[in-house]
Amino acid sequence: MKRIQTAKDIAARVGVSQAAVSYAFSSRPEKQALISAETRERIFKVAKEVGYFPNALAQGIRTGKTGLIALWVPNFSNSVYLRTMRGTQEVATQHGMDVLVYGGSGSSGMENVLRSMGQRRVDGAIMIARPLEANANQVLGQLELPIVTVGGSITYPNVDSVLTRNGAAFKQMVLHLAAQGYTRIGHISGNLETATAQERYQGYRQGLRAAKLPFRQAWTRQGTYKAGSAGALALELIRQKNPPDALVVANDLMAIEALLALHDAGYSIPKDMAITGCDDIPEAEVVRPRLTSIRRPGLRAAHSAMTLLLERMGGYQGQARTVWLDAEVIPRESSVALSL
Amino acid sequence: MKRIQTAKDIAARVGVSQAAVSYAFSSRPEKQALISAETRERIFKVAKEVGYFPNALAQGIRTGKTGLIALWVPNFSNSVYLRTMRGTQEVATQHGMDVLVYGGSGSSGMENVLRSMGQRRVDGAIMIARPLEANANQVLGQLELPIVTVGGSITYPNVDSVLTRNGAAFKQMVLHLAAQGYTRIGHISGNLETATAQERYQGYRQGLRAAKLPFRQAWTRQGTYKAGSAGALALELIRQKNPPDALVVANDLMAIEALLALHDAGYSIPKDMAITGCDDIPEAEVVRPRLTSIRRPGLRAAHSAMTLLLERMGGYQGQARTVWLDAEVIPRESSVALSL
DNA sequence: AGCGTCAGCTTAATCGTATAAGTAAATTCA
DNA sequence: TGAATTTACTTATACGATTAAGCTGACGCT
Repeated sequence: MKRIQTAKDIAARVGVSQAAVSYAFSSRPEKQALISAETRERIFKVAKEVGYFPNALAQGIRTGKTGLIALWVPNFSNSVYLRTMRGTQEVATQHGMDVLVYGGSGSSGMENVLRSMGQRRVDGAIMIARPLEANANQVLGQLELPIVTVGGSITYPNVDSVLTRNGAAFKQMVLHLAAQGYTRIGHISGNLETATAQERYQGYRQGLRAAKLPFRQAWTRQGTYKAGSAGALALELIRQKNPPDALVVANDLMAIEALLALHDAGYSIPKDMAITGCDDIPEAEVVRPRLTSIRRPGLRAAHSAMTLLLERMGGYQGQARTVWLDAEVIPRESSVALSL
Repeated sequence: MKRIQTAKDIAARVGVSQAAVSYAFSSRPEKQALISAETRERIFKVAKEVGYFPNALAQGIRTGKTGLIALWVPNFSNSVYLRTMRGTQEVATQHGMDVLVYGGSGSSGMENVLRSMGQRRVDGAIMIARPLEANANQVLGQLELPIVTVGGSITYPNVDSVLTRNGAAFKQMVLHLAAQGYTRIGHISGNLETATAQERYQGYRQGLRAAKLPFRQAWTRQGTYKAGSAGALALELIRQKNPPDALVVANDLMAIEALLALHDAGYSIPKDMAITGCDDIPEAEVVRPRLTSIRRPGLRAAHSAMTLLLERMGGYQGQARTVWLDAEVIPRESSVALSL
């Protein structure tokens, strides 16, 4: 059983001191310069032969930096988070850092996650935004860890955030529908106790005002963001005496349910009712008619988040900052112009 | 700026030695017993106040175990891998380990990934199977790291694998179609130079033999697994003089393309042609008609992989083992019985 | 020749923990 | 009662790196 090699082993083989090996592998030019080019060559040659690279744990313990980024994802099953995960991973790799993924929630779970981030001495954390439990917040304080939240609408003191102008996007969506000739535009919201659902709802209302279209309570329903009920709500809406002719739904999951429920009930989309969603999940391209949606800038968000994080890790101590990104309406068949 | 607390700080506050703190936090009962219950109480009390937990880096460097599992995913955009990621994360968490995700490929990329896994002294690695480059294989040897590959059909010496009986599932799929009354069953394969595409193709052939149905070269086409061409291939197949009445496609991505292309060209599914896929991606439930597919046991695969890995990490030194899991046909509307 | 400078090393301290070995007091036992 | 054992610690070393400080020989300069 071949033991894992250390700097001391390499040093012995090359005939130099352990410190020389360390200097040779140093990433800082001023330290590297302390070793002659040819000695470094010899060190690298032997290192390559035996597959040596400096132990990151030992490095971390000395330097206080681990090169680790924690990424917390509320829910692995949801492909919405995939883009952010990918972006984080990419940018982290570009900066020579590695990503530790945490998932799952629950109060005790969250506390364990934060403890683990602390014990592992991660250099920073990116959290896909979610309301945190009170005790979690306290643990966060003790960690004094650079943190950036992404994609939510919740802010914390001293925690940078990358947010999406979802409200503005929903306003744009209503204007898009208005431009296509729809005039009686309804809404299925998420749970209105959450900030994101409120934001989208307000954007919808603003859109109506901007387009000078009427708002009717009867054209709106409150959903849950999750799968299960949106189909029934859509049928309720279309079966009333004076139904809406378009439906802005708070996310794609619900929008697709609504679309399929209407389709399966024999209605024609968008002729009987246009439908739009939000998140631009892969399924949106596959349903017929294709679902008009809102694309949130997952990759760009991850990039911004990493930039903020790297600045904090670089010693920036200022107040919490917020970066706003625009979301984009992706028009598809479920909202094409009415051929009057 | 509150400095991060160490065992020494806690010890000083409590009035004991640093070793006492270490023993108090030890996970091994025989070490814990070295400290009286009341002293441990006092230590924990102070630790909680200041938010102390032992530094995982220092622990790792002393014990040689990091509690880190590396997870390599070829492609973050593909939701097929999501189930395996989630499973790995869950089981790892259950065992008190954390997951380091690596992505991206390319020869130099792969070498960096393996180097990083080595430097970080991960305890084991799970790799969603992919052919590895030759040099990567060499680096793997140098690391002497417990590794398990998942979901591929490639095996390496001394590397455990969790594989799926895809061939058998494709055979079952043909039998399912036969049972529904289809008799002229065609196939769109993946790139037949890959082992998985071969396996699926062979399963399809075996299914035909088992069902005593004819095989015709003219009913088969070779695709690429990726998006882009399967739609055209499906149209080619259906437009010939004596077309197949059912089409077993090598994965859902291509199957959905085929289904949509036929649908958009005015054909009716499954009346004009039944279509089936493989992977059971979320989109399969959303297309109309819903796509019959094959569900690969992503979560169970992750569990098996972690079990194998934990055994290796526990010191098992035996030969490479292989765990075979069954995939399951999920019948949906795209292959319902012909109403003759 | 004598002295300072510098390149190119080595030596040694340090990071935060685990743990073997040592020690003093309390307890057990013959 | 005195020796042996046990309990509950402390002391000291090691893990594998970084890095400040010390050392040596070669070189340049006057």
